Amino acid sequence: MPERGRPRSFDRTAALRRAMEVFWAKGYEGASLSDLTTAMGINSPSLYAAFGSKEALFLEATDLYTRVEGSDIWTTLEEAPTARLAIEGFLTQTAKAYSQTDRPQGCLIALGALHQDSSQGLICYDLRRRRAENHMALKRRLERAVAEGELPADFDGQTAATFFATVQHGMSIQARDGATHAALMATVAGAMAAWATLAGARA
Amino acid sequence: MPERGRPRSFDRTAALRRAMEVFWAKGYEGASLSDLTTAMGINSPSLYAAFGSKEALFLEATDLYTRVEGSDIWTTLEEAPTARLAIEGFLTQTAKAYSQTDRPQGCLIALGALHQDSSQGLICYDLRRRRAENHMALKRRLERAVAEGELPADFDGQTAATFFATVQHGMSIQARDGATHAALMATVAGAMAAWATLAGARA
DNA sequence: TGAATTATGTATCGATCAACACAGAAAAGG
DNA sequence: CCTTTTCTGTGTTGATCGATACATAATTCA
Repeated sequence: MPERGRPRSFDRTAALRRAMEVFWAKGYEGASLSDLTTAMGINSPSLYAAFGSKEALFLEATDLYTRVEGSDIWTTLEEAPTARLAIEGFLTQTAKAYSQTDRPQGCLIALGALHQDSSQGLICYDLRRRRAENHMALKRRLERAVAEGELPADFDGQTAATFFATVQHGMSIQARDGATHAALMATVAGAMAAWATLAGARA
Repeated sequence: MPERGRPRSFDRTAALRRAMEVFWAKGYEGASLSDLTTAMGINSPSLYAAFGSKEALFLEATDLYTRVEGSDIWTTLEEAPTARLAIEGFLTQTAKAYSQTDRPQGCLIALGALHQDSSQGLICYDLRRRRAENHMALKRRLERAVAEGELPADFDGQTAATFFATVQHGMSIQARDGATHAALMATVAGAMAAWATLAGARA
């Protein structure tokens, strides 16, 4: 491997984590190079040498976010024994994660770049792709429960997945408005109140 | 009134509407003075003379948005004969408004400035206040139904209002992702599926 | 040791940001 | 008419944006 030349004097992963927090708090456009380099403790040439560009840094940061911060939420969805517990756990984990006070509130994937800036469509596209993946994960989990006979055959997994994904997105905005964990759990309660109707629906 | 001096050569209200559309599509930070003056058909000195600053222009634009674009949604909420129809109409009008293809998707109030930029806390604060007002309007409508005996006395208007407001916020992000009217209505169906449980809940 | 390679710090690039100075133009009051 | 008032277009302000040039420092390879 390329171990020649002067070694890097900072921890690349730690710096990436700091960048992730800045993007998380301020969004892609709102995070300036000055914000980033200050938080990362490096100068801009080091940032560009290590990550390439602000765009590439953001893409790496969102990848780290997905792996680290989103892990609990999505493993809960997959591993819960029933579809109902999967959705309830998914939403409960979301409420917990979004209301942590030692980090930015809400979700980087949901809030990072909502306005498609003309020049930087790539960032917007990448976040959309990630949101679409999350929607598909919900749909797959629900349709698995249909296939296993846990849910009725006419259960509309697409509609339900859209509904629960939308609730989660709304919780990001709610969290940004300073909602407490209890307030987020009120939304979870509302969403789960739909379960009985959705799971028992007949065509 | 001050009718002395050279008269304004552009329609102030029409220009404000153009500015609203730019802010709606790009957000507060994403909308540059160049974007605004181009869309409004004026030069920056005229903008500053007529509106004061970018901040003041945004505040006027959100006010116009609330009065014009939000009107249908909130009058439906107030005037529907039952609480259930009020919520259903509120969400249905939202789905219709957010998926119009001849204007930006989603809601200016929800998406206009989610990242609290250090210098411009005023914009963020104003949008938050408007979102809080919307939440209170929902809560008031539901509690009115409780007072009128339409809903059970132990109906939790606060929780339900939080839930439906959050669903609406999520629909803004969903709409920004290109969701069709039908997809938004799937979310409405999910949210209304919660109604039976919420309205019939016993402590 | 010396050549090659890579990272760092300083200093800066052109572009764009929000905002405004200034002079000329268009109206009303006298 | 002339003065006052207000608006418009040109041009520009200092600040900040993302991104680099360049010289130097620190390491490996020969």
